[in-house]
Amino acid sequence: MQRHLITAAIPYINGIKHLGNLVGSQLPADLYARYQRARGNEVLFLCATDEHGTPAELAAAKAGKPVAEYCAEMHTIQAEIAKGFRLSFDHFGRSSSPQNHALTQHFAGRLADEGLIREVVEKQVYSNADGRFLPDRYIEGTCPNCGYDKARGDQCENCTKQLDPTDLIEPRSAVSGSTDLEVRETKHLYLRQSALKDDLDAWIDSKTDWPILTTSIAKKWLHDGDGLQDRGITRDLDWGIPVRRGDAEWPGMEGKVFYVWFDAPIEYIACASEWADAQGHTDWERWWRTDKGAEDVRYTQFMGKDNVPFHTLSFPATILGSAEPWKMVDHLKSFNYLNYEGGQFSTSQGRGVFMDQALALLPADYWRWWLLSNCPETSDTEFTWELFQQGVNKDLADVLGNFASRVTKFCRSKFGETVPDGGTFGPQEEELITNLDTRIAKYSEMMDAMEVRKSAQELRAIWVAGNEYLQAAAPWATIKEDEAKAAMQIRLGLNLIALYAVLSAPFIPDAATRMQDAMQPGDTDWPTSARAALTQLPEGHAFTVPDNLFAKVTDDQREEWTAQFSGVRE
RNA sequence: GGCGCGGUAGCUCAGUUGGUUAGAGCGAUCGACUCAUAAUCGAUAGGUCGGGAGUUCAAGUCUCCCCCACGCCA
Repeated sequence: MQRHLITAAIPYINGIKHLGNLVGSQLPADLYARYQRARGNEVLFLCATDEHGTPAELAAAKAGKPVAEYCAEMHTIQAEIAKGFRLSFDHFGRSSSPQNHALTQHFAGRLADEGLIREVVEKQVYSNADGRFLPDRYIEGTCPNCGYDKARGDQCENCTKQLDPTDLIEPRSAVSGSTDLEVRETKHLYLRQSALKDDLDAWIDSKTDWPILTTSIAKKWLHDGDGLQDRGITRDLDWGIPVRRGDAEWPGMEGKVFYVWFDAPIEYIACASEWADAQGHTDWERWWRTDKGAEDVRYTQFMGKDNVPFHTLSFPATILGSAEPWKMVDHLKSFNYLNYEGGQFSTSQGRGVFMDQALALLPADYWRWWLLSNCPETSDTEFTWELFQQGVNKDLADVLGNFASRVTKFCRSKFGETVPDGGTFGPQEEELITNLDTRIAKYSEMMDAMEVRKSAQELRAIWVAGNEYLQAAAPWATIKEDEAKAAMQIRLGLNLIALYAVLSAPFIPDAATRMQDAMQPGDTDWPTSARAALTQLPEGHAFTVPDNLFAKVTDDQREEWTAQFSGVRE
């Protein structure tokens, strides 16, 4: 039995994510987790909310709530939506957890002990009215280059010129609009990533099976310009993990917190600790410490391409730098972007379909199937309502749903709601078995390789194989000449439904459950032989005719939704 | 501006280290069937693989230039 540690990129707390975010990490991670569990492997599938940082503080302020309260509420909302999409996390944690506080402080202490932390005194803009330091992008003013009056302190959106906050003419706080700003000196900790560059480089080089997208991004950051730069890991904020050196105070760093990018990936580890606590045991290091049982763990991360630098460089730098035997990622599956009706999905602009909205329209399976079977694996891909409608109607309603419907209803009308007996397999059935054995092997191979779209293609082909068989066998014609043969044919059809339930479960778990409820198979293990799978329902076994598994998306719905989601949210 | 990923049938996408007549699904057209959610099954049509030059016996696949779209620039 293999052991799989699987993490999906942790979503930021300040709002509900859109379908592009979902398909880029959580959904394919869930597909893989469900598949590995179905294969009988041990799986720990973790995700969490990323809760620290200025955007969270500002979102809380906008909502008129204390930031801790705001984060707690948003975490609950995101957890509910995750459940709605049937994301089968073993634990959905929080980067603000006590476990992550302790672990983040531990890592910082270790890095300092290894000589990989340096202290830097730098100048930052302080807003007296807001009573806080302002990150560069929260300072607005007039661009000295083009005169645009809403340029941000890091860059002018109008002329794209890189800026320093002190370049701005008439700078003001983007938080309060106050112009009562001053430049203050403040001390911060920097992680000496540059010292780890060669180690990281060698580590990336050893990952020959990673997607090109992943390694090319990592290599670019390692070698571009002056190479990998040291990064600040602390901030002058209230909301975050207090800077401590392990268990000890960090002199001179009082009142400061770790920067969100530093503590967020550590939550992948802390989340396992949270999971163990929630399970009532302490046995989580066997997933994360190679000296404590994680030697045989295979660790896979899922994320969108924008997250690749953090997962290939920043987080590994933290782990390598600690000089402790933490588990490093084995495979990193990254995704491109999903576009929406010719443009981008955008959280900030409220463009596209958000996770809560999607679930209000249709059950999770519709979204899971379409998004996974069209996921942006090798290039950006396009979501349009027309493509969505065509895809789910054809694949789910017509090919799979209708198959279950025609088989069960035909059986009910001719033989009743029990598996009919009589007849034996002939050439057509043998051909189907051979075909299915090949296709199931291919499907499993693609799932093992995390080839999401190709897996979906194979699964669909397996569904189609059932219709092909039925069309050729034509039990509705056979029954007029040879009732026993028709019984055998439809018995095979009923077994196919039970087989489809098992094979389809990673993609469409709810429909799979309904197929199983209808067929009541004794065995729901992953099939090793099509012949065994297609003879498992005993003759005389009772079943029920399920309601249609999938209703079609109508043209009226499509038009309504296209219009409803043409603008921006809120 | 620099860098990165792409530009393959009407649409969405596959095309391994260059090698026989470039593939899939959808959509379209025609046919078969009538058990089923007017579903299914079969067949057909559709591409000078963004443009140009080059390397090679052979290029969607390598090199160079150009055009277009998208992304990143700590």
